[in-house]
Amino acid sequence: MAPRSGKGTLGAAAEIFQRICPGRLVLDHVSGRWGVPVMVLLRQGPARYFELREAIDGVSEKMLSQTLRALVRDGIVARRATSSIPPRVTYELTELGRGVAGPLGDLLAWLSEHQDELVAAQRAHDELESSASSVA
Amino acid sequence: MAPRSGKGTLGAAAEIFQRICPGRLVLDHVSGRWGVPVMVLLRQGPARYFELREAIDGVSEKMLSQTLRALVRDGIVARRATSSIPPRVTYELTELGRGVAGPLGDLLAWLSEHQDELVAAQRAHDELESSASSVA
DNA sequence: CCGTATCCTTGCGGATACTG
DNA sequence: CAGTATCCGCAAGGATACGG
Repeated sequence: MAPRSGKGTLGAAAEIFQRICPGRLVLDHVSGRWGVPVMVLLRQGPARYFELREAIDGVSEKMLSQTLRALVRDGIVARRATSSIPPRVTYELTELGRGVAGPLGDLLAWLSEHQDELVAAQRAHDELESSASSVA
Repeated sequence: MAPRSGKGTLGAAAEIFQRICPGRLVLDHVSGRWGVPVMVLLRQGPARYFELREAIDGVSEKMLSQTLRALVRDGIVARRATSSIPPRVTYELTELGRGVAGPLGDLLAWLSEHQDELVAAQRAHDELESSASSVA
């Protein structure tokens, strides 16, 4: 079984089965298409708006703003702006943000380490499937 | 930067900035609306189709099947079926699945532990925002 | 530069009906 | 019991244009 705590293995995560729970609120941002790239990028240090836009392939300005605002609202990212012209806005992880970036980074690291197995599993499964149709 | 993986470094996650990468393939399933509940539930042990459907509040049969098939294809979940009537199909985590469930569980646990701070941050932010409009 | 507002397409996801 | 197939609503998300 799970190498974690024996009995309440599920424990703290139990509430995720409800349709709405506080964890969901953030998890939805964390797990959104762009939340992860933004956070990972900001782990390296503060970045300006256009830097994020350039670095994250395929993100639109709308999505970037939206993602940024959500993360700021969650207290995960801090926004610092000069009220002058030209505007200079930098984003960085808050303490809370660095906190979530840890477990998130671990998950990403695991995916990276095991991506070969995952892709292999997919290929194996796909081949089984196509051979299954030729069995008849 | 240090390409070393593990806690605290960006390292291996660099490829997520590309629009498509192997990690994405699974991350998209992991981060989908139903992937997490399914995996968390299966951490407790094997479960049958209808058990999952009952346990996961709000999931439709379509979404459950879809999620399950995706996870099976990823090699994260194993499907075991009796070819008789009535059909009896059980799903369980594979070795790979238990592997990803670890980091994922840690992330969930972190969210659980810090959800108060996150909600507090959201409320603080919302209040700042509403007071800002009344400053004038 | 740093966004926001608008339009429009895409496809996720729910409900239902049907098959093995 | 365990799915699959179909239809459809709706909201996320991309492209573009414009404001501060």
